[in-house]
Amino acid sequence: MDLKKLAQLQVQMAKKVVLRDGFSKLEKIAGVDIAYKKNKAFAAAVVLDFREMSLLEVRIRVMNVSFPYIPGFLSFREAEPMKSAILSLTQDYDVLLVNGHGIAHPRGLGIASHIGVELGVPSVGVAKGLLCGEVKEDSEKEAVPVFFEDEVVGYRIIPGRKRRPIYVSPGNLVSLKSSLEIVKACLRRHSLPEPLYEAHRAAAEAKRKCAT
DNA sequence: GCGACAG
DNA sequence: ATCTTGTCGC
Repeated sequence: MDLKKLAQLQVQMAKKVVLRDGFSKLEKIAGVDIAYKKNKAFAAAVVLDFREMSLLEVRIRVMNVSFPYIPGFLSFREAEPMKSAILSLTQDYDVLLVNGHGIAHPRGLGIASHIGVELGVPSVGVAKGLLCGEVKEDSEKEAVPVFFEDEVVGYRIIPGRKRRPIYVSPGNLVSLKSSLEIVKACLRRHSLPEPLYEAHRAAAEAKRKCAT
């Protein structure tokens, strides 16, 4: 693997990211996550009713991965399994939530943006930790901006008292403001927005039920 | 060189 | 992410 080339690819692909809302309605929202058993990836894609946050569909795809986890290059390990699970959905959806960063990335192309550009779909990234950037405030406010190279690239949200912080950033075809509002609207009884909580749970269950 | 570092 | 039991808390 040539990280220099892959980094250049990310820089080129980042130019295709659109930070304006590319969806006309928001009735159904999808989520995608992966669980691992050695080098076997269990990718789960789900679709929920946006208003009710109720589960409409769950799809699982299992495939072997060879690329290692390298901070800043997560897409080259997880994008294919995730895309495969997403493309297996029969339900349509308006926005996709991805476990990982969107534009809050060293080269502006986290996995949510990578997948959003490749599939040409509106996407938002949600991560449990920062890859780059910083929060310039220390308040306990529910949502504060994340800065990277003097630009706001996303937000840190604290989903309520006694809950873990999450970092939100636009993937593709979603504005900075919308990425924040969409994720906040998906928060219910967990630190993660419902679509990602369900995808995470489904992926873990698939791994657990796997014979091998 | 040192520390940071999504899943 | 994964390796792992019980345990503290809502």
